[in-house]
Amino acid sequence: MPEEHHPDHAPLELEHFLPYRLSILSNAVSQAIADDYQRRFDLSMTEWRVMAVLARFEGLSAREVAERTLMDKVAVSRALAKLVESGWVTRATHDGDKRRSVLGLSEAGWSVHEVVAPMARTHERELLAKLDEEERAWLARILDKLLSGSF
Amino acid sequence: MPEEHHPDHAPLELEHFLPYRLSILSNAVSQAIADDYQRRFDLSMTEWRVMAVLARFEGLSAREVAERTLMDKVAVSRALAKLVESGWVTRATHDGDKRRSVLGLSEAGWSVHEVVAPMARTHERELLAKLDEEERAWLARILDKLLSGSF
DNA sequence: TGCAAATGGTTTCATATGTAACTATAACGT
DNA sequence: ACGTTATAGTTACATATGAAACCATTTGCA
Repeated sequence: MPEEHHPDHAPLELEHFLPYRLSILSNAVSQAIADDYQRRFDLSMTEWRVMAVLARFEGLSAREVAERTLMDKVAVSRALAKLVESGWVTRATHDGDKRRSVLGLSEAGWSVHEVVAPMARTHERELLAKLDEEERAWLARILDKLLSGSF
Repeated sequence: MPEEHHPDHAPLELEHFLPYRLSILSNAVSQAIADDYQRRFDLSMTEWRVMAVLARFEGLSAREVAERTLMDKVAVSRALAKLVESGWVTRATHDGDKRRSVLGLSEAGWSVHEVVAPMARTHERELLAKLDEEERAWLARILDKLLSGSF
């Protein structure tokens, strides 16, 4: 009997259960990065994600930020409130549609970005350093597939 | 110039940033599963993880549950309060150490487990169905490496 | 036009989560 | 034995998060 057969109702072995493993890994990695910029800038993960997307796409509305970050609009609204308050994000009203905001990084926001982006990349590099070139390529391909469709 | 060079401070492209991709994938997967058993049993993810580990290891203490699930002791304490209240987990006091509890699934708890464990496995299978055999093998190997050490 | 429905965004409320303080018991060193 | 320190677990408080209600504006259409 070369293989073990687990009946469907057998106790779940969390440490071999893919969703659990993904969750542990993802939380550990994200938390390590977040701790880093939290300490330096009192910036939450959601706030940083908003800044990252505004660094790439100047002039987005809050809804567009929500789409790009896959966050819900309430989370974005709150993050923006804090970022505008901190002076890192500028908010104006859209010409011709007074409902929409027009968002962007301020000078101060850009200088925060210039510190945090490299920090984030460094963490990513450290993680990827555990893999060899071939594994990195497979991982990219596998994540593409797993993320395709639903998201 | 065959390759693009991203200066370290260039805007971060979230959709290519490994920690972000892991987070999106992990949250989507875990949430899909959790929604499922939440609806049927009003069971949170932390509560289910506690039940899963008690299904495998009868008689653990709360601290041991926390170790095995990588949850902190407060989260475990709260999950247990609700699970004992629901009648799915039994709690006794350890002979010879009145601080420790001795935990296990009740009959009702086992029957919940018998429904939820297959649900969880089904979600895992659906996720893995997006990959071929070779990719699944690489994924397992890569996660082993990424999770090794720190966790 | 003008009114119903949709959209962008904020606020409210209820729940979840993390940190630190706390209680009870046990272990350790003298 | 006895006081100090450590451990198991819970409670309290402060903050984070999500769902639904809400306000303002705009769009669609009779």
